[in-house]
Amino acid sequence: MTNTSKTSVTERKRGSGAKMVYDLLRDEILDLVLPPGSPIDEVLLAERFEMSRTPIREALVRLAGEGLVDTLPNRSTMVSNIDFLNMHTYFDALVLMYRVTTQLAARYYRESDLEVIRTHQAAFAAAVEAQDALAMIATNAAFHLAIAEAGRNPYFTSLFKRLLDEGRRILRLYYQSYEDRLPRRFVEEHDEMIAAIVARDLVLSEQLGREHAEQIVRQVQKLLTRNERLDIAL
Amino acid sequence: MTNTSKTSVTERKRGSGAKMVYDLLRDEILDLVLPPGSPIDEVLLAERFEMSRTPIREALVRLAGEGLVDTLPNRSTMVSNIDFLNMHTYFDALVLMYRVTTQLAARYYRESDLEVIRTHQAAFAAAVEAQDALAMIATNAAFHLAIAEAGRNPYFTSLFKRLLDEGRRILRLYYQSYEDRLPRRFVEEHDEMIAAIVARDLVLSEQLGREHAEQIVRQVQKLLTRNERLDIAL
DNA sequence: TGTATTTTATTTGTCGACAAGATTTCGACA
DNA sequence: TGTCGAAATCTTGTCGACAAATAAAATACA
Repeated sequence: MTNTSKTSVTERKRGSGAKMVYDLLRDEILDLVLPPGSPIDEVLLAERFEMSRTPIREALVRLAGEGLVDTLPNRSTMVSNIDFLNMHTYFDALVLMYRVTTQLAARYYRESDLEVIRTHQAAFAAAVEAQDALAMIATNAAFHLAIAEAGRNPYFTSLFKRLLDEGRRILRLYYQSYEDRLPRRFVEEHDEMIAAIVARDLVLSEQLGREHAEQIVRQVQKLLTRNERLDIAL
Repeated sequence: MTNTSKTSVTERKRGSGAKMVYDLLRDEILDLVLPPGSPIDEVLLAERFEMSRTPIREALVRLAGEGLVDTLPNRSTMVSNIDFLNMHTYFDALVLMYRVTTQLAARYYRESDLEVIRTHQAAFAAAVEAQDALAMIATNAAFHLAIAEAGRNPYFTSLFKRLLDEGRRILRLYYQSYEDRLPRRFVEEHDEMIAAIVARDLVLSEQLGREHAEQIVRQVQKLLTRNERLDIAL
C-alpha cells in the first residue's frame, strides 16, 4: 500500500519535518485510520514521507509522551490501546474538566473570545444540520476547547485537550449513534452555556457544563454497554 | 567547565542513554541546578555523557513535551521560565488536584496503598525533624503523589505530578522559609488526611485536601509578595 | 512428527558527518 | 566614530551507515 506516486513533497522547510509527521500521525490515530494496536514501522514512514528516520523518531517520541503510542524497548512501537476497563476514570476526568473550564470561562473571558466560541458553535450547528457525524465530533471538541481557552488556565486546557482527543477516538467507534435526536439538544445546550458565560454566571456555567458532560457520558456509556451485548451475542 | 576526568561511563546498556539523560536533566532543572533561562547546548551534553547527540535530542524532546524546556526553531533550547504573572492559574489547578486526588483515594484505595502512603509520611516527618528543607519538599510531593495513585485515575495523577514538579521548582526558590513552625502542622494535617482516607470519608478527605492545599498556597503567596517587595527595595 | 537449537533476517538505537539558519565578527564607508 | 553589510563561526536539523537486540526461519535431533 505504499504510495509510489512521487507526490510532490515540495522541498519542506528545515525543522518542519518532525511536526508534519507528528500532525499527520496524530490525526490518523485519532481518526482510527491507524487502529489501536497497529505496529508503526519507522523505515516505512521514512519512505512514505521521503525523509530520514530521525525526524520520524522525534515525532514518535512526542506521540509517546502524550500516550498515543506505546514504545517497547528495542521492539516495535504501536498505537496505544483504548482502555475500556477503566473507562470510568476517563469519564470522571472529562466531567470535571467540562465543569471547571466552563466556569473559568465565565470568570475570565474577554470579548474577543466570544467571537471564536460563536464561530465554532455555528460550525457545530451546521454539522448537525448536515447530519455529518464526523464533523459533529470535531466541531464539538473545538467549541469546548475554545471555551476552555477563554478560561485562561493552561494546565486545565492541556488536560482537557488530551481528554477531548481521546474522546475523538472513542466516539469515532460509535459515531453512527449521533444520527438520532440528541445532537439538536446539544446545540441548544451550547447556546445556554454561551448565555451563562456571557452573563458571567459562574454557578450556572459550571452546572451547565456538568449536565452537558454527563449527558454525553450517558450517551457513550449506553453505546458501550450495547456494544458489549453485541459482542456477547456474536 | 567540561569534566575532563574519564569518569567510568560504564558501558551503558543499549536504549538506556536517552532515559539517563532525561532523568538527570529533569532533576537538575527541578532543583534549579539549571536555572530558568539557561541555554542547553547539545554538544556539551554529548561530551559530558560521552554519547552522540541523538539520545540527547530525544531527552530534550521529551522534556519539551512536559514544558520543562522551550525549543526555539533553529536556535538554542533553554530551560523554561517560571511564569510568575499567571501564578494564580497554577494555584487553581494545584488546589483542585489536591481535592480530587484525596477524595478519590478515600474511594478507591486498597490496603497495599496505605503502606506506601505511610512510608512517605514517615519520611516527611523525618525530614521535618531533621530541618532538611529540600527533603521536606521531595518527601511531601512523594506523599501526595502516593495518595493520588491510590485514587487510580491516571489523568489526574499525571497532571498532579506535573504540578508537583513545577512546585518543586518554585519552592526551591524559597525553601529557607520552611525553617519555621509550619512544617510540623503539615505533619499533623497529613495524619488527619490518612485517617479520613482510611475511614473512606469522601467529604472530609476532599475538605482536608483543599485546606491543606490552600495552606500551602497562602504560604507560597506570602513568600512571593515578600520577595517582590525585596525586588522593589533593591 | 514435534521440539530444541542454530542461523538468518528484520528492526531499533547510536554514531559521525554534512548542510541550512542564525549569530557574531570584521571591515567598508559615510 | 558610528552604521550598515559581508564573511566567518557556531548550533541545529537531517542524513546514511553500522551494530546490538529481537523475531523469524531453518536445521538438527529425539
